[in-house]
Amino acid sequence: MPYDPSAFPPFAVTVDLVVLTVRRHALCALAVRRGEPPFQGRWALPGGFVRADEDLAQAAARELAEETGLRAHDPAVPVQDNGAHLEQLATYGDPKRDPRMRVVSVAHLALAPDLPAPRAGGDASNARWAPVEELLQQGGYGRDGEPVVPLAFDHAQILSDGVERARSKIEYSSLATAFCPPEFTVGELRRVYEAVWGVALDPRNFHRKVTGTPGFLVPTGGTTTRQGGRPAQLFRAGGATLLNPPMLRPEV
Amino acid sequence: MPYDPSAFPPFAVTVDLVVLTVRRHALCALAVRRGEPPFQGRWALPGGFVRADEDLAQAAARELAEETGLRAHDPAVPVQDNGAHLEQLATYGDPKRDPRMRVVSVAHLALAPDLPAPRAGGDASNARWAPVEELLQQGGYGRDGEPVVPLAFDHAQILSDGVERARSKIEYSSLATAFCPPEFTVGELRRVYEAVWGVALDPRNFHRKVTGTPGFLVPTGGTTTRQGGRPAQLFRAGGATLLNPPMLRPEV
DNA sequence: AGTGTTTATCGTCAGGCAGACGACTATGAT
DNA sequence: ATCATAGTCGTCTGCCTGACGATAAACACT
Repeated sequence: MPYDPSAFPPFAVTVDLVVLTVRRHALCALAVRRGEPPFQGRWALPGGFVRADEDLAQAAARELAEETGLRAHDPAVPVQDNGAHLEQLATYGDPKRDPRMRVVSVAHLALAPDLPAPRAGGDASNARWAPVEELLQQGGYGRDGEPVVPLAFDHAQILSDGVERARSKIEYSSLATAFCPPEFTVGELRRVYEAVWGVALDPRNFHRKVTGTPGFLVPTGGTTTRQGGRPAQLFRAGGATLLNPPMLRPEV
Repeated sequence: MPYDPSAFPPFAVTVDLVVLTVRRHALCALAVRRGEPPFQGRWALPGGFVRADEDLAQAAARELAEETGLRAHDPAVPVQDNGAHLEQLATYGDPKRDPRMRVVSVAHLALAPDLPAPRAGGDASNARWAPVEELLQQGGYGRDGEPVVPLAFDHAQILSDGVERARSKIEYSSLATAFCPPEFTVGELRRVYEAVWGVALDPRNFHRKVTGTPGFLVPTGGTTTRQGGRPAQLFRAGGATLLNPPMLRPEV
């Protein structure tokens, strides 16, 4: 196969972001409203073109910063700053996924603590955190009584894949701590698991499990009562990235 | 961000394949020799351009058929034919990964039984199965005394990621059966795990585990003695894709 | 001050699974 | 016949998990 520069079709390459966070006991994703056709006015995942001199991860980190102000947590830097976790998710390249032209989108998954408020070009009405079930639900009516409009393009598929990745990855990695602030309690971490998996977990067994898994959590010495009740010990994420043995997601 | 068709840089999009098989107790990958610059004469992963009207998975399946004659096993078709398992791996888009132009490569992972002989354009000397440690080793000299030449482009990274994916995925899925012929024995399946993980497994515990995992294996009723020793029961892959509980890879 | 509520944390117990390993079976090779 | 090879069935012990009782330390009432 000789390399004739005119022998291959040109593609547009974009990055799309599945940005997940946990708010009010629910797993939420960042959605932005489209300002132009196609799918004008519909909600979509944030994203944009990859620039000529950019790596894919750089492009994703840039888009993440533009949309949320979050700095991406560089996996090469072991320091746990307040940056978000960012990883490549999958690539979507159906010839008809964008009606205008051939676009290949490299989707990325970002996990962030609750804190940041969305900002899309400074216009808050064009960006929001929405529960993923709401964004993924098909047909019917939302909580506000409005009919549910599906996400633009194939973004429902991308979001679904991102959520599934997050759900499975917190089983065997310490990724759930990416949803937490730098210091957090065991109960806060448990509520992350409960929100992402959509289940209730036994606080006693959960406490035993996470504090007994080497490298998962390191106590900071401090305590907090911000959740009410008895003061809870504060922890930071330990160095371990792979949990052994893994957390077990309850069946069915 | 308005959609100006001239506002984005054009990319070439390719698919690269990590085709793995188990031969002679070793995990092997398909490598092809490059006929043109850059990296002329070096070994590389098979791959090629995505065509204008092709989905990414279609392009990968087409390349796989061209290089090996294997039909891809469509995940939508639950029938277990003798096609290979094929899944998307990751996408590589460093601006400098190809010195000629901006190329984004969507790597795919394929798993195949031992049977097929490589064929790259009918020329056997330009395609071979090589043990992955040999392809990934840096510096030094190979078994033939020749100095080790690394794979072209970033293909060592891609191969490494593909091998890691395979190693982890046979833990919690029935993917290891993709390395086996349609009918196989417990011992043959065990040798797959041993080759992919590079460890020795206890035959008795392995037998208990795989035959006790619901949906993993279904007996065909036949037996074989092709491995020597006492005749072994033959099995086909069961319907289960996710193993619960998973196979456990020995530590360290 | 006492009582209730909330959350955190420690303990106990039974069942299940995994690793280590002994024993037996059924074939082919010498 | 004997050996080598590979497959299959059991046993035992330790660890982990799920279910759940009990205690601890805060706050909000009254």
